[in-house]
Amino acid sequence: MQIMAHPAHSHGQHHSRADLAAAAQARLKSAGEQWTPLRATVFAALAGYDRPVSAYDVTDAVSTASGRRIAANSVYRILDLFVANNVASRVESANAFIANVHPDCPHDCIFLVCDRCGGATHVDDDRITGDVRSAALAAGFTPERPVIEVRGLCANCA
Amino acid sequence: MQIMAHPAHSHGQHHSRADLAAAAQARLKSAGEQWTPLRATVFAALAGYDRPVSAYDVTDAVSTASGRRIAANSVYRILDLFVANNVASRVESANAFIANVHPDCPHDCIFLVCDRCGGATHVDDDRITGDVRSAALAAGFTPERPVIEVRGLCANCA
DNA sequence: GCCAAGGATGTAATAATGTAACACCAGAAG
DNA sequence: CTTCTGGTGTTACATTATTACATCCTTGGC
Repeated sequence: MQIMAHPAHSHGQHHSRADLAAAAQARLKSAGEQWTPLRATVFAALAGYDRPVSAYDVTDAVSTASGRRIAANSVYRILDLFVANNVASRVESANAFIANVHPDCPHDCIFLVCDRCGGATHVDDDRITGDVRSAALAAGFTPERPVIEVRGLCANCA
Repeated sequence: MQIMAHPAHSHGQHHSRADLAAAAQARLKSAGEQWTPLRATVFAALAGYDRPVSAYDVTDAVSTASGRRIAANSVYRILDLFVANNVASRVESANAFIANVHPDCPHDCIFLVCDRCGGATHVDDDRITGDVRSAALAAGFTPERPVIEVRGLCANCA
């Protein structure tokens, strides 16, 4: 059974950290959402990590960055907004969040989450994710948000 | 793009509730694990639901069934054991557990979880789950436990 | 029988994650 | 100026999960 990477689409370039924020901002704005200072700070904090982080980690980072205590629930509100607008993803198996590398081009992600180091890499394969959605539809289910993650060991930790 | 159900394997019959416990017991025993009264009670409680339930719901059910207070952590220990031995699954996107309908035949599950009623149906499609594992391998990742779930609306709630 | 060893469970405390209710404030709309 | 709305602050709380250690019970060896 040969399985090869299926790029299946060529999405916009991955963004450098700097203009990733700009892309996120554009995405939110075009969805009619505001890009407030707090949201910018939360996004910057999230994008500062290259692995999924808990909402509380983000909360601490944001609190430090802004020099005052930000409440967890404010951060949750914003993270949820980010997830709803494809600017971040929630990694369900880790109860954690990670910035989306290409907010421009909406599609389902596959996350490979290392049980040892906690890192996650994300794989795009629209054929697989499409098949998952199709399987749901075939079962009479209306898919909204596929959650496709693999727990295991990354190349470094294996 | 035609997508059809891919039974891809014919696993043993689904068990009636009664002998599902027997199958679970056999599975654990063959893995060198004990089938204790508490484990039996936890399994019965879990199998008494047709949807994913939280560890605390199970804890309450087990406490009621056994007439004494069982601590959450005892239940977590057992649920984790069940998951590790394919006797139950953890539904990550719901922080919940559900009994495995066919403990005999180990394979990855796809869960369709309704955002409205909280119910979950499980789909077996070894081609899709195999593709997910293969995609991980292709990325240099060693897959241990795929998490494939779809949030959305079930046929009744759509 | 007695004793050690290991596995299972009990107990208590606490950590980590997530949500609800309501107050307040600032900017846009009228 | 008033009103309305969305965003944030504040507090409290609910839910989910783990850690550390004690106890108990079985099993196997002596």
